[in-house]
Amino acid sequence: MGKKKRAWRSGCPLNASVEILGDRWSLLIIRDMMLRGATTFKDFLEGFERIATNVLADRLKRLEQFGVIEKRMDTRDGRKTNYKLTQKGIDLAPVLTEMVLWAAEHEDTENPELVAMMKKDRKGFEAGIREEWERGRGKATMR
Amino acid sequence: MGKKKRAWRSGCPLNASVEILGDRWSLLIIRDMMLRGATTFKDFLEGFERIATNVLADRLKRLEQFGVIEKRMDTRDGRKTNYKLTQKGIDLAPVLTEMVLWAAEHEDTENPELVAMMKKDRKGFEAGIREEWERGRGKATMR
DNA sequence: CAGGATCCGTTTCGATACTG
DNA sequence: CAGTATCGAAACGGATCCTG
Repeated sequence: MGKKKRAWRSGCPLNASVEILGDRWSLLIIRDMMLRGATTFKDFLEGFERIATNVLADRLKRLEQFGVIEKRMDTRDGRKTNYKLTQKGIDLAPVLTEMVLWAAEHEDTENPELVAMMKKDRKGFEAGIREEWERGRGKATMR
Repeated sequence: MGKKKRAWRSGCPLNASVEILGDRWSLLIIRDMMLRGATTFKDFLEGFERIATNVLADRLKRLEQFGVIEKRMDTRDGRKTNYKLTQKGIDLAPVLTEMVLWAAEHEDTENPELVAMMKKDRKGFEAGIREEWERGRGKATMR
């Protein structure tokens, strides 16, 4: 079938971001990796209010294709797969921070501790995420 | 606990942002208002690669309901309606900037002048947007 | 003509059942 | 555990039509 690709990426660089992140789940997946250290399919399923398994599988595949995350088989347990943020993925931390701060300013939101931490020491907060990521396997629950 | 069908807004404040902005068009509409001074239905139609009119109408309605934009009738020309960013809307400028910079860093993007300007003087860039917006408040058209 | 609303075929989503 | 398969529901895109 003729798959006519739309010219999403033309014009402003924002288009690329929207193409990659412009849906209901992608950013939430990335958030769960950054803040909760989610790495497995099951982690994500439990983290959300029921994302459908097929949609999750599709989003993970997409994010991998875009180079935002990478997939690795667990060397010990073949049943487990580990999803990890790439450099490109971890670089989304500032985007996430801005979105959270915006929502906190203008919407009724939960988790005021997280927001307070971001506001108080934003750079430190982002540095912490990056550090955690560099340690690789860290499963710290920052939430 | 009474679990709603989709508790989008529970948990991290990011959920609210994703609910409001997590689709293919909303952020692009906001970008066109910020960067191009788009205010009319027609402006948006021309700005994109053919967004369907029903989808555009729906997104404008949604954004208005969320308080991100507001709709006003043109006092001079009754045929025209003007869409303007609210304070809440203009406060999205940092989110936009981060997304553009992220894409510029990791994707092939166009409009390097814009990116360069953002990088060089980010705060100034955002201040310029805000200033433009304040000048446009109350006026019928911005350009 | 500007700003939509309506109809309609196509695509994607969401929920659940099922499988390696 | 980590996904597919399936199917009805919702959203999308395009064209057209309507209204002031």
